[in-house]
Amino acid sequence: MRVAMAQTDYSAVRDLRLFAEMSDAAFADLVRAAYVQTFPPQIQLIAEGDPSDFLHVVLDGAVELFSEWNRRETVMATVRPTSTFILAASIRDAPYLMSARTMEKSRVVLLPSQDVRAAFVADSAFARAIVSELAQCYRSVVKNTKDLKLRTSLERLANYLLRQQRARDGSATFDLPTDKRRLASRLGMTPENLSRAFKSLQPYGVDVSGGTITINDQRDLEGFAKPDALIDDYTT
Amino acid sequence: MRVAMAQTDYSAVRDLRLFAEMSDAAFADLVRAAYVQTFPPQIQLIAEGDPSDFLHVVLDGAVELFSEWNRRETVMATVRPTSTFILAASIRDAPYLMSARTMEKSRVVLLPSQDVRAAFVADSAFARAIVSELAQCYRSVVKNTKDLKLRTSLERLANYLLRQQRARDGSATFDLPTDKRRLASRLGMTPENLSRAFKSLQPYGVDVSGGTITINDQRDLEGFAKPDALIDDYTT
DNA sequence: ACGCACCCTTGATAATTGTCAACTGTTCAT
DNA sequence: ATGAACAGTTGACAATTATCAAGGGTGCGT
Repeated sequence: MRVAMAQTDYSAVRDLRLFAEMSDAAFADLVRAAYVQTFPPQIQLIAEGDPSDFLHVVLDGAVELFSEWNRRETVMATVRPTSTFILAASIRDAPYLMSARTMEKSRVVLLPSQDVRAAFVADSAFARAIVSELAQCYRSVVKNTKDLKLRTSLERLANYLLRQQRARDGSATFDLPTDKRRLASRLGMTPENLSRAFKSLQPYGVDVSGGTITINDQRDLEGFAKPDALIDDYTT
Repeated sequence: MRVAMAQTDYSAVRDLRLFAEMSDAAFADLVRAAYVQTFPPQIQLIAEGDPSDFLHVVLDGAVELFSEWNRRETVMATVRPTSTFILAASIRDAPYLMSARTMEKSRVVLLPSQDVRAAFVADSAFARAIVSELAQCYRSVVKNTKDLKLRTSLERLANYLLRQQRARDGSATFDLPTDKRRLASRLGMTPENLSRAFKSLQPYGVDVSGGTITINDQRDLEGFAKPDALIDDYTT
C-alpha cells in the first residue's frame, strides 16, 4: 500500500548542498522516518537542554535560535529556507545548546538524528558534506565572536547593514529581514540602544524609515564600518 | 636508507581521539609529509587571512589563538597539549580566521592540509572522528558566545574560575594557567577591569594572590556565578 | 646591588551600554 | 470607529566597561 502514503516531496531537501551528493538509496533511508510539519508563528520547536532527537530543515518561513541564562535571553541566529539547524547536536547525540521558535508560519522537516548518524556512516558523500557544513558553521560562529569582541555595538550595526545590503545585491535601499527587537538581540544590544545606534549612523548617510534602510553614502559608511572579509564574508 | 631519517615519534599524535581510530596505513600516509618543529616563546605561527596549509597539533607548550581588527586584538582561545587547531580551515581549504602564537617554548606537528583532506576521504574512521571533533569545536564556540552575550564580565570571570577549579578536580586552591592580561582578553575585558573584577569577587570568598586563586566558599561563589552545563560544561 | 622592563594594580575620568518610564504610532480585534 | 496591545522611540539616569595616567612590585641582566 505504499502508493497511499509518504508522497511527501523532499526535493527541496535533496537540493541542499548537505544532501545533494548522497546516493538515492541513502537519501531514501534518511527520509523514510522523516516527516514534514507546518507550525504557526511563535511556536517553540525545541528547548535548549533537550536531547537532540531530530535534525531540522526549514523549508518555508523562518526560525529563530535563541538561548537563555538567568532570566536573560539572546538571539543567536535566524534560520531561513532552505537550511538545517542543530546539526552539531544531532551528530554528537548531545543536548541542544539553543532553543528554536518559529518567527512566522513555517514548514519544517524533521529527520531522526539516529538516521542522520546512520546515513553518515553509510554514505561517504554525505559524510563529506556534513564535515564541510559543520566546518562552515564553526567558522560562522568564530566570525560572530570576533564581531562581538572586537567591535562596539555601533560598528556591529554598521557592518550588519553592509552585509545585508550585499546579500541584496548591493541596492542602496532594502528592508530589514526582521523586526528591530530581534535585530538588537542578535547584535548583542538592547532595543533602545539600537534605536540610538541608527540615529548615530545618520551622519554616515544611513536613513531609516520603519524597517526600510537606505544607504546614501556607501563609501562613508564603509569608512566607518571597516568591513573585513574575515568577519563579514559569510561565504568563505 | 630509511633508517637514517624520519624516526620522529608520532605516538602522541596517534593517541589523540581524532587519529586513534585511523588505519595504520592511512595514518602513515598522513604523517609522511608531516614534520615536528620546536618554537621559542612569542613566535607567531600563523596569521589570520593566510591560506591554511597545515593542520597543527600542539605536543608541548601552549599556543594562543587571537584575532585582530582595526588595531584591536582579542584572545580567542588557548591550545594546550595534546590537541589540534585550525581544523575547520584545513578541512574547507579556507583562509585562517585566527592567528596563532606560542605562549611558551612549544613543540608543534604540522600536517599538510591536503593530506588531511585526502585522509578524510580515504579513511572513514578518520572522517567520523573529524566530524565529532568539529561538532565539539562548534559547540564550544556557541557556548562561548552564550557566555559573552548573556553574562557580565564579572559573571564570566566567576564562571571561569569555577570551570578552572573543576578542571583541577575541585581543589579550593589552584593557579591560573595564564597571565592576567591574556585572561582578561579571553574573557572579553581589559586588564584593569579584570583586576577590579577579582576584587569584586572577594565578598564571595575568592582570594587572589598573584596567579594563585583560592575559593573559600564554593556555595557562595556558585550562588553568584550560576554555572550552567549548557555554557560551562565543555565535555558535552 | 642596581637599574630597567614589565605586569599588575589603583585612581580618576570618560565612553559605552543598560534600565526605567513615558510617549508615539500602528495594528487589529471588537 | 474605538481602544487594547505592542513595537519603536526618546529622555533621564544608572551601571558597566574602557581609557589614561601613575605607582608598586617582581624578575632579570649587567
